[in-house]
Amino acid sequence: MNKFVPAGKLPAPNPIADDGDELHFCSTCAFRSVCLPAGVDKNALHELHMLVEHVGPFHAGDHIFRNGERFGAIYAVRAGMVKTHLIDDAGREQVLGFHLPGEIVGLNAIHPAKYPCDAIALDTVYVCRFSFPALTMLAAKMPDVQQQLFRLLSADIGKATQLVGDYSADERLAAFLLGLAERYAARGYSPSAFRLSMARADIANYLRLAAETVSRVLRRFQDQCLIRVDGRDLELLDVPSLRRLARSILHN
Amino acid sequence: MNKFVPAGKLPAPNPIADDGDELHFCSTCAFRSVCLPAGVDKNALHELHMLVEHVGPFHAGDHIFRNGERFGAIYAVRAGMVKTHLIDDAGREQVLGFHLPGEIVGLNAIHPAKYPCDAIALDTVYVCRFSFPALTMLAAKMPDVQQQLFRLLSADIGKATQLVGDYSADERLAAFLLGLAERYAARGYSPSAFRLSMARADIANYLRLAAETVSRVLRRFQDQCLIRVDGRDLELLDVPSLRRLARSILHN
DNA sequence: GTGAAGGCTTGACCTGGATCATCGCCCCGC
DNA sequence: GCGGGGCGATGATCCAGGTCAAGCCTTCAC
Repeated sequence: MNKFVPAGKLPAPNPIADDGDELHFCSTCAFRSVCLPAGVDKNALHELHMLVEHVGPFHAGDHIFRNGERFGAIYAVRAGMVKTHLIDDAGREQVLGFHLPGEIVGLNAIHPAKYPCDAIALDTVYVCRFSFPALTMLAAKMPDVQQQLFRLLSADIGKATQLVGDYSADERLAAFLLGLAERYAARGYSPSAFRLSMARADIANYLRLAAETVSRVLRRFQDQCLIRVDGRDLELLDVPSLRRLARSILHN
Repeated sequence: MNKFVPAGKLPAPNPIADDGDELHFCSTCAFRSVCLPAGVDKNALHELHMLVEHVGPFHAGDHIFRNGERFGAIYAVRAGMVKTHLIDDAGREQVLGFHLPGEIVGLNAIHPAKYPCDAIALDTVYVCRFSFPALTMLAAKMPDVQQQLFRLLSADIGKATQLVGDYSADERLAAFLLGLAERYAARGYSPSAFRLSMARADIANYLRLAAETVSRVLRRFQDQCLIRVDGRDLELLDVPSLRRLARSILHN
């Protein structure tokens, strides 16, 4: 079922940027604030658009990049959901994150100069590829781009810190669901009903729980009328209560 | 005992950069690669030195910055050890990290534009204060500085990711001790014998364990001749075995 | 010195969530 | 329709590490 794409042989870049969803995507992308605002130097903006390569489609299970590959670019998810993970030498998986449209993947590769994890499509995925050397050159010329890169990197530190901490299964799941809702909302989707593109086991792994625990807690949340679950479709029914549960993780 | 320094009233910057340890410090600082190498544009280098303010001393318990304060600068630890932590609304502490001389604190504040944690001296601490607006302006002119900032930020993402994961108490402690050893080594100190400036409770909190567990594991490590502990003085006796224990966290 | 307080260790016990095992459901190929 | 495989749910059991409770040692104030 997984359409395997060998590392280093990405699907051909699509030179035609306009896939019909261009405008919507760009308006929700992490770079919107540097791409869209009027008043930005036109040449620099042109250059930013020039250095973007549209890549895809990837299908469920395909790798966007692989652990150990030389770092050369960061990716903005354009459509679909991307999971980043790591397989340790004992074969245990370690899910690092899920990335929605508009979010950036690969920032953690700058320092080691190679990708420190795999990025995998969970469904049909399109991405924008930003060559990092080109991006840094542009950043030196365009303060907004530099600033945005610093912000994106800094935000990722905060995000990585989030789940560090000994939180209960309830706290973790509540925070996870609210976090997804908020990110969907920020990208223009419904914040109260969405689809979990990832398997229970992935959620569990990401939250450092057992898959069974995720099942049980979701069940209980449903019994408590906090959510409604139907397979991978999810509806948030009582956001205030969820927020109360997640308070100590989201700290606000 | 804690010499309390009110937030916003830092000890006066020391305009005289040379405190006798200048050369050693700079040669181990996170910015050494942009400060020291010959061939760097002399004016820019001069500017980097110009925008550094030497601040200190701070005494055990003093805050270098506080959660919620407006972000304006990042800090390089010059001497002593700094702890970053967060107090959640339930009053529970959350230790985010320990910072040795040469390491940078405050990078996670760029995005939210305010410090998302407290930075606290664990002993007598001196820091270099880098105004961030000034630093970004310099970075735009000086590619090495920009590059180094990107690397530092990216490295922090990796570091924050490290302890996420359900590792055993043994794995966590082994990785913690080896990590400290490696960082001390990188800064020119002994990698096999050093002092833990932080309390057991801080270590425990950082590793998401109970203080009692830290005590017990350290005791066991000592019984197994992996380390020698005497209060806060520590000696690594069997690095290979520790490395084997920590393998899955350090993944190499 | 003496007392108080904080930090560290150790033992006894408890529990949240992991693990193991089973089962049902749904989707897909044929 | 039938069989198989992957995913999710649920019950039974187990255990790593948390919690509670002393007790000791060091430091510091006076």
